[in-house]
Amino acid sequence: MSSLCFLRRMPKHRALSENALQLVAQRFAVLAEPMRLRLIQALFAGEKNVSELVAVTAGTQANVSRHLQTLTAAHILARRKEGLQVYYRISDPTIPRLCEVVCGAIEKQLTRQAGHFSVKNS
Amino acid sequence: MSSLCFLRRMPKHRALSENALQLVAQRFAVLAEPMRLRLIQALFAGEKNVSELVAVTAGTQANVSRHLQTLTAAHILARRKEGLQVYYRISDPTIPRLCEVVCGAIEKQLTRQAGHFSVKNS
DNA sequence: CAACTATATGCGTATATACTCATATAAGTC
DNA sequence: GACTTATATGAGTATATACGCATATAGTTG
Repeated sequence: MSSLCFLRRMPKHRALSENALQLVAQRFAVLAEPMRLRLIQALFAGEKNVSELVAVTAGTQANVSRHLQTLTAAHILARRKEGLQVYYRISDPTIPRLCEVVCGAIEKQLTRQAGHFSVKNS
Repeated sequence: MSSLCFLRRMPKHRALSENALQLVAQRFAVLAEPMRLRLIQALFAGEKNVSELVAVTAGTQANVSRHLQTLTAAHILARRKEGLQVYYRISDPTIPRLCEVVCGAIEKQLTRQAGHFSVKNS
């Protein structure tokens, strides 16, 4: 319920929050792979099983499965078994906002950079 | 000004946005190092020069400098030279929000996990 | 210019991890 | 049980990168 960010509180002791920094870094690291972002992107449209995700992302089954494990371990996705298939879905409601914020920042950067080249819209 | 996220638009062609995914992943990767998060955290309080940052983060000068280059290249920080010193500051206004969102998500996760152990507040 | 200080960078090493291939597990059908 | 399909995982390899050490660059002072 608290909206406090323990990255920013912490009066004097920096060492104490080293743990928290690790966790934050880990979370960013999970999101720092294009393939995992593709999976997340695909799941924005709703729950999908592994085969569907393999098809959509054009990756190998082994690799997709591994990335799904990583995302699930980070509590970003959740699993649901239904017979032979396993369905994955986004379980962390902050993920869409996170993507929006990052995409917005990148867009602004690119727009600014584009300006430096007096770009024409192709 | 646009609030559109090109991660989510794009009708059928997935390949076209592969570029965008790379950029987003790179940005997350920059934020995926505890040392860089420490630097960002230190700069929340305001502009600091390299020596100050070395002192605050307890890192080596070489390492701090390198991370500052990385963050600057990603347009997250900006540099300002003043005599011999170089002052760094946070130049991307989305960074605080980003940290808040991630910290919030982690807090919620930890709280939930803590519940599983019927935790007592120490 | 010489000496000094603050910051940046080249290079080597260690570590992490993404990927592939092969194989294991799990669950359904005959 | 034998066979098939969907998903997960062990092992090996290649690549990226964080760090330390030494040194280079930039700017200041004498």
